[in-house]
Amino acid sequence: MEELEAIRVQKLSQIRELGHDPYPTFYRYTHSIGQAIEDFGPKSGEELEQNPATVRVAGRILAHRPFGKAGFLALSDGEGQVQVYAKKDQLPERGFQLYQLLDLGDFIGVEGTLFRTRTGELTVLAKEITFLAKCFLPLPEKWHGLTDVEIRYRRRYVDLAVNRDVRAVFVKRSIIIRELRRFLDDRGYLEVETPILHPIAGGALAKPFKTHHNALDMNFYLRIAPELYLKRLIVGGLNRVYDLNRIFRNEGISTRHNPEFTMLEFYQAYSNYTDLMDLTETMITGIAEKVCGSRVVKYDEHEIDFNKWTRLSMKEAIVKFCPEKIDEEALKDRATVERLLKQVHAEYDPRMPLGNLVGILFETVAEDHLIQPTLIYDYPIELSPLSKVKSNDPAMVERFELYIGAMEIANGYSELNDPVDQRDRFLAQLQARERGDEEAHEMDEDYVRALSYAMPPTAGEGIGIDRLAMLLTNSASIRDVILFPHLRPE
RNA sequence: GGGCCGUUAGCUCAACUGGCAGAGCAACUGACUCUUAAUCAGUAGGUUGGUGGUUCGAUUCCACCACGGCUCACCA
Repeated sequence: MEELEAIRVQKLSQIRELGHDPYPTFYRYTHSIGQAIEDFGPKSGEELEQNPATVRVAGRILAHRPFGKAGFLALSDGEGQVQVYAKKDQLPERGFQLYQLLDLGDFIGVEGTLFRTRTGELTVLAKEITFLAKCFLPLPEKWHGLTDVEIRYRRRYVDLAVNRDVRAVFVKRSIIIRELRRFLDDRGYLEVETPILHPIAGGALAKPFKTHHNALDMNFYLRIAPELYLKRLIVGGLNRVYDLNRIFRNEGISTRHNPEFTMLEFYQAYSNYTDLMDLTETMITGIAEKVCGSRVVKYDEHEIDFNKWTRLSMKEAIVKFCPEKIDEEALKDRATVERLLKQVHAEYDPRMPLGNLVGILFETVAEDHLIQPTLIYDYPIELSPLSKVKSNDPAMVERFELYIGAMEIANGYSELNDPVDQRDRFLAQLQARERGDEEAHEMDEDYVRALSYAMPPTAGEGIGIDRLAMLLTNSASIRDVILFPHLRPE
């Protein structure tokens, strides 16, 4: 509100009149608040009294308990929080006058000695206060804090400043990304950067964002996947590559979807999808352990146990979770599959090929049950235009997806490297496009040409970082693991 | 995009079947030199998301709009 703001503007000019720089350029602290607590937290009150320690710390004032000619401040630098005791007879006159003009949210630097209060709390007895920045807008209330999700997303800076657990989520997210990089780097992978502006939106089945480059006068798509570029690098002899960056898909927003999201894609030559399933188990279990300190992780009402991995073929999963007793052979019969779809009230387009229908049946009957880490493998060829066909079943491809907490976390396969087959698959996708499937793949002639120079047998995988972060931070919505989720203008 | 729910002071929330819009915290004034949701006394703060309608009277009922949440569709 303007009135509250005006009072604080007025206080800043009073601070200036006292001779304090209202916007100094630096503050040399001796300890981060976390460091001060680490160094002096173990010391008793007597020890601190015998060997007085002087520190300079800086941060934002989050609480204030005044007592006339003295008062306590809670000072936070985001990482840590410490109490400051401002006492009139310990401060220069100008310093105490400054203290009296401080508000919640202001940044200050404090030089002082550490002691323990009567209740034992480690506290900085202020000998000098340096003004660093004024907070003109009132912070949320100390007890209930900021809970309105709309304001939390729109003003993430406030959310982060007052909600410690929000900060913890994003610290964890950062650790996930760092550890994934470390995992791949340790195994000889090369991190590469591939284009985000794509002339053809390829590598996945999704609707792209469109944009335009003026100088070239051509349309581009924001990438829906880096896949086809990464495999071109495999053709070129970069045998292990990964790209960990943003992906854009012009689709609905939900608790599990954001129009831009982060994906790790990695490719490994001379390997197949079984190798990657093994790698995925090791990788994800290791990350969970590093980030959460345990292989058992709470998610919603579940305990996800990374000691217990399951592998099921897609057909096995359907048979296991389908309400009607069926066998895998039945899934080769279109009439049976359609009957089962109707039975579970699934919506489908009767013009779709059998493979798509099996995919829908899987999603309808099985997905919700895949809480514990589960690798679903062997997918219908129609759903997978870039995967290698299974040698003993031409209707299926060597592909797997990782499900945890009923969420699709990863997707990998043995890469199709037969250029003739790849061209035919693209042509089949073009037909699907003509039937009105906007997400069907476009023809990519250069990619077919790259394969025509020969690509070694290769396996590749994509991991949705945001969903992995949701899982490991026990977040119900993807917006809680994205710092600035997209919202309509206020 | 469809369905359901929500929007009241800076923040967190009240206000019965329509009858003068309230509390706590934050703010301001005063008291208080070991508090930690500090305490005590006092003050101020609102076009109840917006626009219309019904009514003597609307935060409350109705319509439309805006923004958000959940959910379905689609995907990772």
